[in-house]
Amino acid sequence: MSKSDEPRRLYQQVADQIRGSVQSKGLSKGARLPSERDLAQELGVSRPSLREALIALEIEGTVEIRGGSGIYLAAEVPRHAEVAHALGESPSELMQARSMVEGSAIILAAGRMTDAALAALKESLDAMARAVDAGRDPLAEDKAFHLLIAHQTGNSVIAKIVADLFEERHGPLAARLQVRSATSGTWSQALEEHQAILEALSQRDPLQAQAAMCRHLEASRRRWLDAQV
Amino acid sequence: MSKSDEPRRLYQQVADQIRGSVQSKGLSKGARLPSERDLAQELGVSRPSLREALIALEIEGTVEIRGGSGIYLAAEVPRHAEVAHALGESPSELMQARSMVEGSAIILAAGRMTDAALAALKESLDAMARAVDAGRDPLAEDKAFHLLIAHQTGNSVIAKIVADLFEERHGPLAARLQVRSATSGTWSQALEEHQAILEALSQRDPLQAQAAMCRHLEASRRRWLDAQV
DNA sequence: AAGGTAAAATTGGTCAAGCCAATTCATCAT
DNA sequence: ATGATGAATTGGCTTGACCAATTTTACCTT
Repeated sequence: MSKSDEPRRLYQQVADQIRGSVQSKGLSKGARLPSERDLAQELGVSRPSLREALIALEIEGTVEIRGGSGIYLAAEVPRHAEVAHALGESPSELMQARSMVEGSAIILAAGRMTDAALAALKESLDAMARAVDAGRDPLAEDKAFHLLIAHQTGNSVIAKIVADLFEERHGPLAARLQVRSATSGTWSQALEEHQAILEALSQRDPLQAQAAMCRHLEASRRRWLDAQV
Repeated sequence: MSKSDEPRRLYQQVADQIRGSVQSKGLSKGARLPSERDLAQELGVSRPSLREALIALEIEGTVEIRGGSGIYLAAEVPRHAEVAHALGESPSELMQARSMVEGSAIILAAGRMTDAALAALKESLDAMARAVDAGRDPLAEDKAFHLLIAHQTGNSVIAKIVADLFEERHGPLAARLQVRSATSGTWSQALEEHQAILEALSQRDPLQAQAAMCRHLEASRRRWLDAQV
């Protein structure tokens, strides 16, 4: 689910416009928006539709509606860079989710890391290095590395989440954006980051491992996004 | 405890009724609800109002609306593999995963929590209290609470993970063991834990919120396991 | 009888106009 | 000034209608 739906529901579009408008006009917390009637006319939609958008924004926590009084901004609206996300997934969201999940998982894993598991990770890393050298796309090896760590949590549910999130990158979500630069340069950089992760895990240092993992995923996100125009 | 409030917005009441009705009738995932027109008449409200309730339920993840077709209980694609069920997946693992994911998510959410979002959470909590008082199983309200928090991260991927993990509890894994754990006693305890979470969120205290969430999920796990002897 | 296609019925999507109730605000009497 | 009062404003909700997508039905072709 969730790709570029052409005709999104009207209330979502309207909610988007309101978010954008609010942000571009630099309205701050507590500011009062125009009345429902005015907003509806301004955005060129009917009042019921405008109303549906407001309910969405209210649930979302962007807006507060006081009956008989008016519509007020709840608090700071400025989301970082993801203005265009609304209800749709985005690569940034995906990578943020991975960072959160894998960043937590690796802490668990670090505490349970066995020598055998470390050896397996090392082997996986070597395989990835060979793939890069051979000019092959080390995607499978990349996945294996992340899954091995996830499995070390000893929790199959977590492992499944990590696997699903990894797959998501190749699902319908990014299908259209898949202009990826599979240059050996980006892969060798990813390889180095994996090495840093393994290093931290070898020392059974959970925090350092987490930091390394998050750095890796962040860099990965950047590589992914920069690859497309 | 029946501290009901005075004038709740209509769409919230309607959403409540739908949640309750759906659950008391034992409708399962993917089930199709009556048409908007029928539902509206059945509940004694106008179609626009019914519509607003549906939007709330849609955002909440309870319902999926397919234009021209109908209103369906959110089924969602069963991900890639239910296979993980067979091997070693246990309630403990599930709850550990939830603790990890939701424990991280709530930190994100705490930093973005608006007054309106807090109000929505409060509303959800009240709805849950009413359900408990009425002797109904407040499962839908429980889910709504967790999803609202997840939604507050602003990351739809994270929201989806939380929703999936929540649903997992009712998969084939625990289907037959779910008999006795639904006493009003255990639910009112869960309610208190939710209250603690909301309290921490009100104070925008990420760490305390995380602690409260993890305590809740841990207690939830214990209740779940103890119920099936 | 089987299959496919077009029309009809169903359903969500949206709009228009209006009435009610709560809130706000200007006005006026004190 | 001050406080009460009534008009304007604003959200809350309803009725009724039309459009577009989907689903179902009926009919025609093979």
